[in-house]
Parts: sequence; C-alpha cells; structure tokens
Amino acid sequence: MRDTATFDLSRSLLAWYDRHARDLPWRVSPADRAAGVQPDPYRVWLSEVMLQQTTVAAVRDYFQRFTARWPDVRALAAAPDDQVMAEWAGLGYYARARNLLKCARAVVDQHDGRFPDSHDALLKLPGIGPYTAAAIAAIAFDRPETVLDGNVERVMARLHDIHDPLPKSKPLLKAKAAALTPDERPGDYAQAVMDLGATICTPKSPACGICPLRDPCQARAAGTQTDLPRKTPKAPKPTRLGHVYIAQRADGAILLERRPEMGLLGGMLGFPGSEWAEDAAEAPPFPADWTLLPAEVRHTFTHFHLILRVWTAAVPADVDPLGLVVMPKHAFRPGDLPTVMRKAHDLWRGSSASGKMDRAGLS
DNA sequence: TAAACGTGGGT
DNA sequence: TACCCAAGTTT
Repeated sequence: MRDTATFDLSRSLLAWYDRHARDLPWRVSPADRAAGVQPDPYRVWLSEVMLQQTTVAAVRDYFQRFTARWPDVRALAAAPDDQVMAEWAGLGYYARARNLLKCARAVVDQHDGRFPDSHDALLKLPGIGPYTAAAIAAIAFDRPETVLDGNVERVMARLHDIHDPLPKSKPLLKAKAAALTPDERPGDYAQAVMDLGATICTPKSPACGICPLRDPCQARAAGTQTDLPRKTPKAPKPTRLGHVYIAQRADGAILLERRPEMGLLGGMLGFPGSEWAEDAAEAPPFPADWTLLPAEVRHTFTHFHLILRVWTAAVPADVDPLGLVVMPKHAFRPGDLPTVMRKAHDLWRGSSASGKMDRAGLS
C-alpha cells in the first residue's frame, strides 16, 4: 500500500522530470506524452537494447543510423545478418546484435510485427531480460512495471541507505523501487528515476544540493551517499597474447574471417589469427611472407587485457584460402570491424581514427 | 551462481 | 596509469 510520503516522493520525481527530462532521440517528451503522443515500441526496444551497459553518448549515433536504415521492425527483420553486424560494429557486446535480429524476426513471425505489451511476453523474446522487459512495458506501453538498472539500484541504495553489497542486495533494492512505482505515468516515472541517477545521483560526486529527493534521502542524512551502492570486488584481469594476420591481395582485396556465432566478438568480421591465451603461438592462416609490425595493439575486454601482434603480407590476386572472406578493396570498411580489429587495421595503415571517420562520412 | 561478454569516457 | 562505470543478458 502506497502511503502519503511514498506518493509525494514519486510526485516530486515526476515534477522534476517534467522540468529536466533530457531530450533523447528515442524519447517522447513528457509534454508530448501528456498531449497523447505514444512512443514507438520499436524505437523504445532498439534504444533499450543499445543502452544495455552502454552510455547514452555512445548510443546516439548508432540509434540514428539504425532507425534511418531500418525504420521499423519489419525492415530490420528483413535485413541481412552481415549488414546488421557491420552497423553494430564498435558498440560492443555483439550478442546484442545477434539477439536483436532474432527478436525482430520473432516479433514479425510470431507477433504479426507488433511488440507484445506485457512484461512476461516481452521476457520471452531474445535479448530481452528482466530490466528491458520492464522498460519496454513501462515506457512504450505505460504499464506500471518497475525498472531496475544500475541507476535505480544506486538511487534506491542511497534513498534508503542500504549498505548490503550488490548483487546480493538486488531483491531488496527491487522491492524498494517497486514500492515507489506509481500507477499514474509509470512510463515517465521509469525514465525519471533513471535520468535522476544519470544526471544528479551520479556514482562519484552526486549533486545532492539540487536533488529533488534530498530531503527524504537517508544516505545524504548519514553522509554515506558516495559509498553507495556497495559492490562485491571484481577479479583482476589477466593479460593474454594473440597474433592476427592481415593479408592484402594484389587486386587490393583484404582477407577476413567471419568469427563463430558463440564467444567473443561472435558473428563479427575480423582478421584471422591465433587463439588469445597467456602464451599464444603464432598461427598464420596460410603460407606467405608474413612481416611483424614493430608496434602492438593493446586492448582491454571485460575480463582480460589483450596484447595483439599484427603480421602483414602482400599476396597474389588469386589467393583465396578456404574459410576466409575475400573482401574487395571498395567494399572493405574498417568501421565494420569490432574495435580491437579496427585497431589492428589502423596500426597497419598508420591511421588512428578510421572507424569514426568512416562512420561520420568524413574520410 | 558466477563467469562471459566490448567499448569509451570520466576520475 | 589504472580503475570504475554505463538504461544487462545469457549460459
């Protein structure tokens, strides 16, 4: 049962959101929503998947390119896999792109091209977990679902001065968040809590002085806000070594490899090479006059550091090794590669920003 | 349950 | 530099 204080708190947050909601490409403003504008579930879904563990700044351009190229779920469902993977290149967590296509096709094939409007039905779709199901149900369909992302966890931990570490405290934080979720304007409310966490109740130096929840905030009263939420420490990252092999044919074509669906960079194009291990052996994909570049690529993934040694070779125009993709010179765009592979390419070509240059159409 | 899964920006 | 963090999901 929502008491008066709870009601006031939700209302304060909504009032703050009405004044300070950020203007985001996928968002229907509170004013437009009040005027009856309904969000497009396709755009809500696409933005939420892109925003999983990814910043708004990184997502903006990708969202614009995706929606320009594939304006609705049917268009996306009909897109070739390699084009979608190439468009996702650089955004990371590539399982999201693979699941994005599976989900689009499931919506077309099983739901007549319309996203389901319930949390439970959304949860059954590929790439949609508890958070995203709640976010789509709330934001796109104005259902009173409770979103629990990193922002909401932080806001709730501080509001209630909860010191139990994540992820163990997640159920408690979810219960606290659910107790505040209003029946009115749940879509705006969900975005309001997340906006508060993203812009006011930030991890390092929260702007408590201008926070709409500063009075009821228990962590602020206790002075513990910057210590919360507590998290269980992470394991240190090991360093691994790898070799990649960049071959260019006399006709200009580059020899690439489509990585297997499962695992790191799954489904993405890359240069062929060795395993990435503590002491990986050289593994040229075919015999050639391989030359080792004098510098190395350093890259950090979620759970390990990588040092990549880059070998190059010029080969005859008729070389076409089994299992490799012959990418014609004019069709090859470094920006279609995952970032670690783009770094290897840039090291070879002596460039430093080919991905962004290509994507922005500046090169 | 815990590990795998990317990348870029902030501090 | 090194670590933290970001609108998490899958296995």
